[in-house]
Amino acid sequence: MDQVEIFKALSNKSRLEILNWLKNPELHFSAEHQNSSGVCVGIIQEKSGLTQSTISEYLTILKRAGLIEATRSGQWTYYKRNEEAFAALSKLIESEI
Amino acid sequence: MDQVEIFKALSNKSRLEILNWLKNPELHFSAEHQNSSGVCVGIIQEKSGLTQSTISEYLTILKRAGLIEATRSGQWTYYKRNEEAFAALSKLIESEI
DNA sequence: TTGGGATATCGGGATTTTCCGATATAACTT
DNA sequence: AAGTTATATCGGAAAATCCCGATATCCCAA
Repeated sequence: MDQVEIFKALSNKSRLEILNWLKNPELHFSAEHQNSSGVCVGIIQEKSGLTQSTISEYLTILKRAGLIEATRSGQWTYYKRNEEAFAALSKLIESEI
Repeated sequence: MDQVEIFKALSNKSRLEILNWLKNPELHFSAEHQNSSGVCVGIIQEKSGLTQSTISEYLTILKRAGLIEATRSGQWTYYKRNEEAFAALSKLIESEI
């Protein structure tokens, strides 16, 4: 758990927005673009207004920080939050940092 | 409470180290360089190994993010943690982000 | 087996961050 | 008033980040 890497991943308005969308995917994305593994990249990109390459990079940053997980299924990659990571981060800030 | 500003402030190893020292100042600094208002800049600088200007800047960044508070006393500025900010951040991550 | 769709990676210009030395300011001392 | 000490601010070189367009890869369908 690299603290600096996590905080850097969170230091961006667009990435915070993505995390917020992924908190309640059914509220923000149509059912056809999500499943139990998460939400596909394309629909996140479309909602964000940023380019495909940027969103792909941002998802990679969030994933490397451990905040989200990826599942490949056919030509799609589905991303969802890793809630354990957020719980751990909350505890870390509460008692360690 | 600007989330991005807070996470940026936390996205640096030296600043995290300072926050850690300020969590238990009596453990990390001699009594003569601290009081109830916190720890003075010079002793933080000395311990960090960074230059005076850098530490002053870093303390300003942490202060602008609301994570620490400054108290001027004579020619010294004492800095201490704002624990309410950390508690609020922990809750924010636990339930909002 | 080839074409198209979804995602990842590459290369880069613009901006921000990192950390420094030099300088300014403010308060204390003599 | 002049010198000293503590801290803040300024200017800048190097590195990192932001976000893009172009290209590569991977998978499916015809």
